[in-house]
Amino acid sequence: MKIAAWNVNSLKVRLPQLLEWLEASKPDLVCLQETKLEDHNFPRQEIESSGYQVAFSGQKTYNGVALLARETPTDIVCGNPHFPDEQKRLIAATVGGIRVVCAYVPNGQAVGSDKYAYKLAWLDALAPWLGEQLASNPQLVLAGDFNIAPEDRDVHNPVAWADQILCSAPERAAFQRLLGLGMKDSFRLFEQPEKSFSWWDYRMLGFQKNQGLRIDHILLSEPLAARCTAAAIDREMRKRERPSDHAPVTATLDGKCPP
DNA sequence: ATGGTAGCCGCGCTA
Repeated sequence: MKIAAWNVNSLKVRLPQLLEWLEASKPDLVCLQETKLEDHNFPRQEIESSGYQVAFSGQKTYNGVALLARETPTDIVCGNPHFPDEQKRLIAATVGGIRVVCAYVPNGQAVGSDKYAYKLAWLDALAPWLGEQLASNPQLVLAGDFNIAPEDRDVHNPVAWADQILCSAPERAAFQRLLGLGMKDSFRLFEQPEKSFSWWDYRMLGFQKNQGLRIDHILLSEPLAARCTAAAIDREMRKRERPSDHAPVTATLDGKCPP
């Protein structure tokens, strides 16, 4: 079973690339962020024709999340019940016995800003809700754009980024708190190339110079981490013309169900 | 030196 997360930065613009990528990569479960579409404009037909069922929660211009799955998603929940939020950043569903949470964590703009406070509050509310999800289904995935580079090795220039947005200690502490619930960063279950990143700024030739950060993650609960056989970042889509600024990230689980 | 690009909607905001 292959799980993926991809911030597409406008599903309208990236739909042709998404359909190509689904065909080529054959993921079983996909978490999309920044769809930037109202629900009545969601390209349901096109995606269903590619063999996926969908659940989505979107809005105009900003944010928006979606789940794509080979099997039928059930028990769909939009948003965190403990954190009333106009912004469409969270959708959860159960797929083949696995509980999946697709998240688009706020960017935070700048340390100390109002948006930074909102980001930390959003993350503060995420942890207890995730704990509840974990208690009701121990097979849990949390995947998406976390807008957090967990460690210095996830940053192209840790000195320049020290204490900056995406790297500050409170953001990293919030990430560690999620791990503290028993979630594992699937990417770090395996040996990985140095300077592995998932996002590169469109400006200043960021991708060409590999000046990126690893801010997109797939976290797995322990029973799923035990089944994880591979994790990777698919840089190929970032090389395309008119790419998203994020690359898809993937985690593969073996077929066996835990006892 | 506070730049640059992309997507959105509309001439600014967010990332």
